[in-house]
Amino acid sequence: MPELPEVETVRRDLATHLHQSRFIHIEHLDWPRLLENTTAEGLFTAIAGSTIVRVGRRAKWLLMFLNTGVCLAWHLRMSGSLFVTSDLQPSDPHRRLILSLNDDRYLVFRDVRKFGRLRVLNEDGLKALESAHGPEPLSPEFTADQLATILRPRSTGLKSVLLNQHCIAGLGNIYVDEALWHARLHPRTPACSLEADAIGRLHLAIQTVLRSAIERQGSTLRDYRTGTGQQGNNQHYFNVYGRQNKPCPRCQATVVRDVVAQRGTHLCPRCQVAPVTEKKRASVAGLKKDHPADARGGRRVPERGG
DNA sequence: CATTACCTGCAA
DNA sequence: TTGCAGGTAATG
Repeated sequence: MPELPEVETVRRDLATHLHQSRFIHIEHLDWPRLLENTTAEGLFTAIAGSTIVRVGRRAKWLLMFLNTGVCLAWHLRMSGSLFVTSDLQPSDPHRRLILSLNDDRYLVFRDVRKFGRLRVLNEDGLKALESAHGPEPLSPEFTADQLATILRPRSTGLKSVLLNQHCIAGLGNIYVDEALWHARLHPRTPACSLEADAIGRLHLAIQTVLRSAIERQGSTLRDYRTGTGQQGNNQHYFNVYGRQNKPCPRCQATVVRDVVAQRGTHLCPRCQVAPVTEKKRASVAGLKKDHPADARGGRRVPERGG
């Protein structure tokens, strides 16, 4: 599920609905491994009687700042969802943790695949979490120049750089594919090879894709829910993600699915021109010396002004 | 860099 | 039955 837009949507909902709420106790806990750096007892000690004074986000971490100075840091990984409700459904085998609140409501953590985690952090833990991530792509500090600085020293493909939380915070498989499509860049393009114009397009694409996804409350493929238990809407607006064998909305060429950086990757082979590797270049030069056109017949124009 | 592990459920 | 899924950490 959750990439930056989904976690940000949950953050906004919980900021509204949990402001100054007080935890009472642990109503339900199965799958104790969800607690990454504490025990059930430690969690109870941290929350009992504590008030949520602020709900924040860093990268894909949702942060609940308590009046005691402790911070609950949630990571939803692939299938987690975190929401507030006043009526608990009697049976849901995927609820991993339920915390009761002072006003007969509950904070529910649901997670089919059990990858999600909860950490109880002090000041030092928060600092460590902060410094473990690259810049927030929607912050004012994230400029095209900063993106250039991130890309310049890296020879690996764009997709792996954009997925790396140490480089840029919050992007995941969906929004990387969508941003690269917007910027007309192939996911295997070496990061250090981008011209200023392409970096500008990528910077704009990242921000545009994330902002519009947040406006639409995130993308629900299966498990993701907002902080009030609703589905997101952004899944209806994908240009390439999950759209293999369908036409590219920009040029009508058929969208393909490939594996890049060990992840399913969706792209338009006409808009997003593949980088020509040395191997391919040699093979093309040797076998097709007198044929000026690319073997794939695609446009070789790497950039187009505007 | 690639592979494997962590988990469950669903579709091919 | 197999492969694949929004993420990440730990291994060669």
